[in-house]
Amino acid sequence: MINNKVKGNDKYHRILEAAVKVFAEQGFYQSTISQIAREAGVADGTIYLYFKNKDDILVQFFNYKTKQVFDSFREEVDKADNSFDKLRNLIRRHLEEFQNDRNMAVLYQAETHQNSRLVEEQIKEMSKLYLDIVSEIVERGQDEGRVRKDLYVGLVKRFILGGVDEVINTWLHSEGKYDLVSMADPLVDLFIRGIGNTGNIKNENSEKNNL
Amino acid sequence: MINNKVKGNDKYHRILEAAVKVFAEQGFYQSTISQIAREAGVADGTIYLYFKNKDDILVQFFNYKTKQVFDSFREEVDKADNSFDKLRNLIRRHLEEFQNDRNMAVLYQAETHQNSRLVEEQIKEMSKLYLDIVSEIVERGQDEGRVRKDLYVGLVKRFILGGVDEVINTWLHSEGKYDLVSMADPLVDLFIRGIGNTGNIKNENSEKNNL
Amino acid sequence: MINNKVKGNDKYHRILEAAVKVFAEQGFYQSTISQIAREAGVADGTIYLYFKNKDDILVQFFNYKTKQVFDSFREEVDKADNSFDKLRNLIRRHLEEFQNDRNMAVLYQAETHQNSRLVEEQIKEMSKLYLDIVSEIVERGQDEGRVRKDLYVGLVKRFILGGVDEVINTWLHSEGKYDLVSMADPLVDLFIRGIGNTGNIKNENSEKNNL
Amino acid sequence: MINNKVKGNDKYHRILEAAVKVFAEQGFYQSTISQIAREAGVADGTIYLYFKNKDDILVQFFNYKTKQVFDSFREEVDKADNSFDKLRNLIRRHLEEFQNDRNMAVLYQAETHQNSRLVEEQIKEMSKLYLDIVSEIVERGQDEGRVRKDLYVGLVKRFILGGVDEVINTWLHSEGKYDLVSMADPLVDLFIRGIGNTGNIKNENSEKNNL
DNA sequence: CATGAATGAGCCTTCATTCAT
DNA sequence: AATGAATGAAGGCTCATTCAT
Repeated sequence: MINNKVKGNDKYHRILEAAVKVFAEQGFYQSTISQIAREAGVADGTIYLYFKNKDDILVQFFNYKTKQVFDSFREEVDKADNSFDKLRNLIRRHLEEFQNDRNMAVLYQAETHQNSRLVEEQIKEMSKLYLDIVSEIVERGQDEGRVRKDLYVGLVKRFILGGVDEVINTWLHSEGKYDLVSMADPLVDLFIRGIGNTGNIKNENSEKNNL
Repeated sequence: MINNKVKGNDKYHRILEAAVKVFAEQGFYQSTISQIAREAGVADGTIYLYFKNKDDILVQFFNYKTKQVFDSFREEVDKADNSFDKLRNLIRRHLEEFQNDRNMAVLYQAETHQNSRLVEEQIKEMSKLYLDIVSEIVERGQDEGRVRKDLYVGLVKRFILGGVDEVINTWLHSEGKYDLVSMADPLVDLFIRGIGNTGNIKNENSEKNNL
Repeated sequence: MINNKVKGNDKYHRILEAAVKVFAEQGFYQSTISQIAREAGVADGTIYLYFKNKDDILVQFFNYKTKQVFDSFREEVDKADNSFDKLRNLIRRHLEEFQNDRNMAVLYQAETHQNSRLVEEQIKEMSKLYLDIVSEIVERGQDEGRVRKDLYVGLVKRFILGGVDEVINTWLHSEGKYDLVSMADPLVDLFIRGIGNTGNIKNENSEKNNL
Repeated sequence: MINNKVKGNDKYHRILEAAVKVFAEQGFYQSTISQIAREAGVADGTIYLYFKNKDDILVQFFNYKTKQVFDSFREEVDKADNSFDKLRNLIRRHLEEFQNDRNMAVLYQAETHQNSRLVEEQIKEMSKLYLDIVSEIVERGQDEGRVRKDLYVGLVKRFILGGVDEVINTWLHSEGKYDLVSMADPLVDLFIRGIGNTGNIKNENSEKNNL
């Protein structure tokens, strides 16, 4: 009854953006419908024409944003033709998207690290999507001979997602003054080579080409 | 004004534990003072004899827990006498502590990834303490020739903390059925060697034994 | 200002019927303009072209229905030529009308037994009309020698209206599965003879003729 | 969790009385918690220490009042030793109770004649209790030979309850200036003798004896 | 005439905090 | 120190009514 043609509506997105901004600034539970309404320039009641309730705003945001972001990830991954470049592209795009939509970044960080999550489903799905992409890349890398074969992939993907997340989190809490995307290449380097000093460093070249 | 001799009190810790349990289960804002009081077996009003307000419970928890955990970290790091073993010990102990106190783990994850943090100060301090330990280890590793010298240490420490955090987060959301500590060695292996296949895999036999 | 030629309108009556249905099902205050509009197949705003406000729907319903029903009552009473038959006809028609328009019956029962009535005027008028008819019948009965002269007519009419109302109310709350009209004759018998056993029961015949 | 020892509490009854007063004056849905709180001289929130929600106030009122009133009815019925006297006692006490607690009378009238009743259960139970008492009296009357045997008792009891209800309802809407209880005897007379003029008025004596 | 999106006043309910006992 | 009844501010949500189209 609610989402008729509404999604294409200007007001729908205005409210969504306003809500995300307010949520990002104050946290979901500290935010009030009135604040969101004011930010969106509508009346309180108007929000309920587009959203079932307060929770629903968050749910719909994740629904809408997830698709958008993942299409972007997938596109970027497909552009490259070897595993390392795919990984590099994924992570660069990841950082780009989160840098470009800071509010989403904040919400995402908060929600994914909550125990009682309002958007459990979406988070689970997003997380799986992401980890699947990484798994795919890692496995392809193993086929290519670029990635070690003695790896527990279930751990590797978390290791990578964790590194990216933490870099984003740090950026968010540093008032986001520096360029997040510039972290991509050094980070990928760490994922690939680790911190250990092997002595013979030939595999560095691939990265230089991508800068 | 409140914390005179009170901290040694039995009731103080009962409330603290109760609060952490409730917060971990439901989230800070979904938890009520009444629930905490019931869980602790005291009256609502009693809580205000030991804590200034609801926020203060969280603050005091982090104060009290931080020291305890970091002493434990420090002790473990000091036990080892080379950088890699120090890193391994740190991470193993980190996972142990979080596995042993699941409620703390939940709270820690939630609070560190929030934008408007009630315990900003403590979180910042904890984070700094942790990152300092890692920096110290990395730098020592560089001196020892075990760690690459071409690294941006500010990134490396986030890369490591991120990996550990994500592994913990995954464990928390998987209902915590498997043994978190067993992740320590493979994870350290990833930090040290990365995922890249250098061809000559002489270093680090130790990890294979742990898989 | 509104009711110009509007009353002859199809939409006016559609809304009225829809409203009465919704009111009867859920009660006046539990019903919303939206529900009525949906039931009537019009837009919410359209209702305000025909009715001043929500209350006005109820008021206009009683206005319109009262006349209709009372004309019917009067007609039926006039058909008979002695007091007992007039009473019997009145009550039978009363039960018929309420059985045929269950929604009206529900609304009537609810509104007449409310303290703060939205349709005070109409209810008072209806009530008076009804009681006047009964008074008239009773007085005529006294003239005919069929009705006791030692009666307080103000009480008698209530006694009769009350009996009828209660029978209707019971029917309404019993899901209305049985035939309400069949209650008319036994009820009239009770009004006329009471429950007392006089020993010599000659006057029963009148009822038999009417079955 | 709520009704601990609370029912014996002063405040519990103060709120109940206040609520009933407000409900009686304005109707349930027009009444606000704030009005009730003000009338009771407590804070809004206090009401929720004693009642689950607004509806619950009504429910608890009927629970509490029903028992009280019916004990009173039963007691009065048992005092008399023949059916007619029992009926007279019941009705007199009925009118007395409702005259003495006008607010209850208003609520009772409103709720019993509603379609969607908040206190369906209680109303059904009260109604049944009342009708059972009347049935019992009528059947006893038949055994005694005072009451006609050719009666449909299911109708008789409604006929009686309806008459009483209507007399009460009229009294309520007449601002309750006259003495309701004085209606008892004439009403019982009507129930027993009806309005019909049997010609041989010997049976009138029975009433005189009972006055 | 008709629509239905928009409004915002108003109400129920929760819950952190206080304080008399 | 401990209690828990009482408070009342605050917020989510509903819905009668309006008005631009």
